[in-house]
Parts: sequence; C-alpha cells; structure tokens
Amino acid sequence: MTKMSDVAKLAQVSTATVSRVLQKPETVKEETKQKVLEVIKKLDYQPNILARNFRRLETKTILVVMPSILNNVFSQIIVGIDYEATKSGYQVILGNTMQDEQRALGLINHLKQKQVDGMILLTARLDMNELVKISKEYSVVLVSDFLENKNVLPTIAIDNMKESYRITEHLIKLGHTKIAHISGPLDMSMSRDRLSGYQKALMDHNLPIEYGYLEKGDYSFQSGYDSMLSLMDLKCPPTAVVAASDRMAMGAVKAAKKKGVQVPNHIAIVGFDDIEFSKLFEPALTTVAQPFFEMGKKAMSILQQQIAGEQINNDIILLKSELKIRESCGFNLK
Amino acid sequence: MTKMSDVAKLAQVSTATVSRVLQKPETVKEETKQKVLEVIKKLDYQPNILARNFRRLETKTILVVMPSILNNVFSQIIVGIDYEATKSGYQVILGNTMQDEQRALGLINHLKQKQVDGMILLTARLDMNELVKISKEYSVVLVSDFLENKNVLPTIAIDNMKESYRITEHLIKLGHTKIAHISGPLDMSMSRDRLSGYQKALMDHNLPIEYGYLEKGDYSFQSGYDSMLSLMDLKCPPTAVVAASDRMAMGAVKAAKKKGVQVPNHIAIVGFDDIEFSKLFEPALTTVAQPFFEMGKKAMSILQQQIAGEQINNDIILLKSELKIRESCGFNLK
DNA sequence: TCCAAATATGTAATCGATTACATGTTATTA
DNA sequence: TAATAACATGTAATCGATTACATATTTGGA
Repeated sequence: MTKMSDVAKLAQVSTATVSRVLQKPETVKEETKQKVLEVIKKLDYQPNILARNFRRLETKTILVVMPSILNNVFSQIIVGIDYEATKSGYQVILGNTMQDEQRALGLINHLKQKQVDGMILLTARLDMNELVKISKEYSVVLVSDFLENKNVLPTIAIDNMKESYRITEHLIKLGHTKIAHISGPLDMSMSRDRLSGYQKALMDHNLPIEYGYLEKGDYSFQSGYDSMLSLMDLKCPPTAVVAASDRMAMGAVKAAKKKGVQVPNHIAIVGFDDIEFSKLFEPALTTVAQPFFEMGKKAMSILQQQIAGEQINNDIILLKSELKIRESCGFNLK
Repeated sequence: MTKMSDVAKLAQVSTATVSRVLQKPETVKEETKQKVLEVIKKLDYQPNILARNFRRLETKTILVVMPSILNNVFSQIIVGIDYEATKSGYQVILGNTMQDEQRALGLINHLKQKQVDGMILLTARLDMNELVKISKEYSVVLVSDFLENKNVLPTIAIDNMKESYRITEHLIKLGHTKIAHISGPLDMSMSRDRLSGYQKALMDHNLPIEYGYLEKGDYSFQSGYDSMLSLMDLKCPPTAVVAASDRMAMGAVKAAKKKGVQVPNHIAIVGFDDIEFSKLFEPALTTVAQPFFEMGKKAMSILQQQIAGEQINNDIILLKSELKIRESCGFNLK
C-alpha cells in the first residue's frame, strides 16, 4: 500500500508538504502542488483513513439510534440523514436498540469511545439522566420525539400538539361529537402532545372529554386493533377515532371491518405519520404527513454544526407537516 | 482521557502488560492481572479504539450496500445482519446507492480505503467487472440477487426459480391456463430466475407461453399498476398474474380494481417477498415469504469468516422460503 | 543444587498522517 | 541595498495501542 512517505520521496518533498497539498492546498506553491498531485495520481495514493482518524481523533461517522429500522418512519428519516451526511463525507452507522436498554447503552458507548463523532436519536426512550449527561459532553441531536426537560439538546420535530388538534378539529367539523383517541405510550412526550392536541380540540369546541374514549396503544398495528375492539364494546361507542399512528389506525380499521362496522360510513378513523402504505390502504387513510426526509436532513446538518464546535442553542425546531385528507375520515375531498 | 500508559504507571507495570491483560489475559500472571484490572476500573480506562483500529488496520465495521433503505425488504435483511454483527462487536454502515452509479462507486471506495472490513451487497446491480475485481481483493458477500458469473463471491439467496415455479403451479392447479407474468428488470439474475420458473411451470403443464403475457416491471408499485393496465387491454386478457414482487402485485390489484375487475373473483394475482403489508392488503396477497432475517444473519456470518481469513468457497447458499397462500389467488385455504 | 525450559514482563519500534515550530526563500519597501 | 514581511518547505514530535524481541523470573527435573 502506497503511503505518504512514498509520495514525498518520489516528489522530492517532505511528507508535510504532501499533507498540505491534501489539506491546505492554498499554502503550497503551484509548481510544487502540481508535482505532488502528479505523483499521487501516478502511484494511485490513497491516504490511510485509519491513520488520519487516529491522528485527528475523529471518525467522520455518526450513529443513528432507533428502536428498529423495520419501522418505515425511521427509514425515511435515515434517508434524509444519509443524504446530508454523504454530502459532507460522513458515514452513518445503524443502531437498532430493539427496545433493549442494554443494547442502547452499548450504542451510547460508541460515543464515549469516540467511535463516532456524534449521535442522532430517533426516539428519546433512553435513561433520561444518562441522556442529559451524554448530550452535555457529546454531539447529540434528537429527532421526532421530545425530552421532558426541554432545551437539553437540539430537537427536530413537528408540532404534534397542533397537528393533532387540526386533525381532530377536522373530524369535529365533519360533525363528529363522539371522538375517541388511541394514544401512543404516554411515557413519550410525542404521545402526550398528540393526546393534548386531541383534548384541546374537544375542549375548544365544547365537547366533553370522555375517559372511556382514551385507549392507550404502543403505535403498533396490533394495539390499534385491540383498542378499537374495546372502543366498539362501549355502551356508547365513538363515531370517530383519532389514532396516534397510521399503523394503529390500520389496526383500528381492520378491527372495525372484522365487526362489520364500515369505515368511514359508520365510523371515521384517522392516523398520523403518512407511511408508505397509508394511501394504498382501503380506505386510504386521512393522516398527518410528516416531513421525514427534511427532518433527517436538518438533524444531520445541526449535528455537523455541533461537531464542528459551533455554539448551538438547544432549541426545538419545528418543521411543517401536512394534513392529508383521504377516505378514512369520510367526505373525501378528492 | 485516560490512556494505557496512565494505567501502566499506576499499576506499576509496562503498557505491554496492560495490553496483554486486555488481549491475551492467559499470558499474564493472575496477581498482575488483578492489579491491572483494578486500576483499569479505578481510572475507568477505555482503550482508544481509533488507535487500536489504526494499529490493527481493521475497523470492526462492515458496509451494507443497497438501492435504498426505504424498501422494507432491505430493512429486514439488515436487521438480520445487524443482529449477527452486534454479537461479535461489528458495526454496520449504511450505503444507499439511490440507483446512482457514482454513489455506488463512492461506497466501494470505502472498502479500498480500509474504512470497512467487508461489504454485503443487497443487490448485484453494480459494474460487473469492478465487482469481480473487488471481491477477489476484499471480503464481499452478496445477498438475495445473483451474479452472472457464478462462484465469484459467496451468495445467500432463495431458489427463485423453484419458488416462482411453485407459485405459478399453484395457480395452474387452481385451474388457470391464461397466466401472465410481471417481471423485474431483466438485467437482474433474480428477475430472470423468477421469469424462468414461471415459464417452466407453464411448459411442464403444457400451457403455451404467450409473449403478450410478459410485462416488464421494476419491482415498484407503479410498474405493477401500469403493467396490469396493459394486460387488461389485451384481446384475451389473463385470468391470473404472477408478479415478481408484492409491490407490483399490489399495483396490479389496484389497477384491476380501478377497472372494476375483482380480485380474486375475476382475476387471481400473486406476489413475491411477503412484505409487511401483504397480509393487511385487501385481498391479502398470496406470495412467497423470504427468510430475510436469516439471510442477513447468514450473510454476516459468512462475511466474518472471510474477514477472519478463512478459506471460503464461493458457493451459492439457498435458504428455504415459504409459499403463503392467502386471498389474492382465490380459494383461500385458511 | 544447578540448569534448561517455561513463564512473565519490559523495552522500544511501529502503524501513517498531521502539525507546531524551525528554517529557508522570495517579495516588498524605504 | 538592506531590512523586514510574507510565503514555502522541512524536521521531527505526536496521537495510543500493539507486539517482536530481549530480558528477567520461576518451575521442574536430574
């Protein structure tokens, strides 16, 4: 393997000069530079990245931590991250926690061991104290979920409360008064925000908040299915359901169909996320489309600033999302 | 940051001994070992991975190259890879080619620059000569797709021909005689195998192979949709369609519905892959389930053997897949 | 008890790029 | 022309773990 000293020897310069040609070309005389570049090409010299990383104590690699890449929502964010990362020569390492605390801690260790220059979290479900500590010492950005203590680390997300409010309001405007909610796990800030938005919409329109109309799911298809079965068993079942994810909405629709209840004729069901399959689903889901790609891009770009040592304020950056009105809410406007 | 020499000093030994405690503990006297381990714990010493990588000229990192992580098929394989990789301390780097030759070459460069110890390809759509060359020099494993020149690099896949044969035969046994095929891009070995299986099934059952019954898609929903429209426009349209992917099958179903043709009543449609939504789709897709997780695991384990320098024969390893008979083929056996 | 073999540990070179600092060279100005 | 600034290049230390080789210590056998 050709190394820098080989290039230096053949070009009759020092390794320092070769290095400068590569790092700060403007500090090298044109003539020398040309000579060195020629030799580099001739010997097909490639710098040893491992040596470079070691010397610089950086890896040009970032870690993305998420529950599982199987969830298409995360894949979409990752594509945005990857897009931005590639532009500036960063590599992206995958960290599936599989909801396992132990795995998550192992991943965080990569940061401590300087195996990666920074970390993007696609969910905040880690030990809170640990996270706060970590984010003080290393470059970390949070996407899509929030942290209890705001302003601890930069966060990219959408305004879950507002969007949840909007989609609930949409149902109200369609005439629904008995609206249920299938929430995500309430230890997630995101889930609570979506719940709040739903509740606020009801209150603002003078509708009662029925305790029985709140079902707690976990964003999975199955939990949507089960929750819907419970809702339909109520003495006075809802005529509309706001699910906190498309997967749960799909589960709910399937449950309704199973019981012979038609969507949207008998009951309106809306979701959240706008995953790939939502428009193919029958009925096509009315939902809130998140700008996943943009979120990923933005997160990566903030992370890079952090890594570069720029002063970052730990603001929450809210990106714009879009209400997608399709069939599952009834009154398809298409 | 504590370094090895700090530990050595405090433990009153040389760095060589500290290193040995970590690398080859059995060569160090019990007493010394204990002393060193104590100091390591006391100082919370973590070896500098960058220095180690540099010295060893390895990264404990592997690269997964695929068209796009958005495709759930790839995510599933990756989970298998990641599972196996994590077990032995490997990291997984994502390489989305986005179907862009340039990006693909950039990724391969990571191998050449020793930024990764090995590479797993989730598709063979790269420059063939380059690939053959690369695979001679570096550790590379191919998953799911095949290479023209067999036995160039280890390959993990399913028997596409056989499975395509089986699912086609299933339609024949249901009484269909006019069966069309929507293939993948025919520059992929995988696509050609699925086509061959379909053709062989027809021939073995003395059915004619109509040229008009072959539509070329690209595995996408849209191409399935478009292909189906063409098929329905034929003078004598097929009564069954074998699509080479579930996405295309879904596209085909949607196209059929759009034209008022019922599935499976008027026409049977089957797919390939068994992606997450295939069972939620209406009608639920009859399809071939691939053991993605296992494929990923196996690929990673072979790759590790290669990296470790073991002699690998470039066999094709075929894993077992399963015919999932659901609604879209009619005669639901459930 | 003595010596060879087996163990245990230390010394110092090494991996290859980077960079602070020193030195050398050219351009600029009075 | 001399003095200084500006530019160009070289020297050599550095990053921190690993390991070949050298040296020291212990063990076991005769």
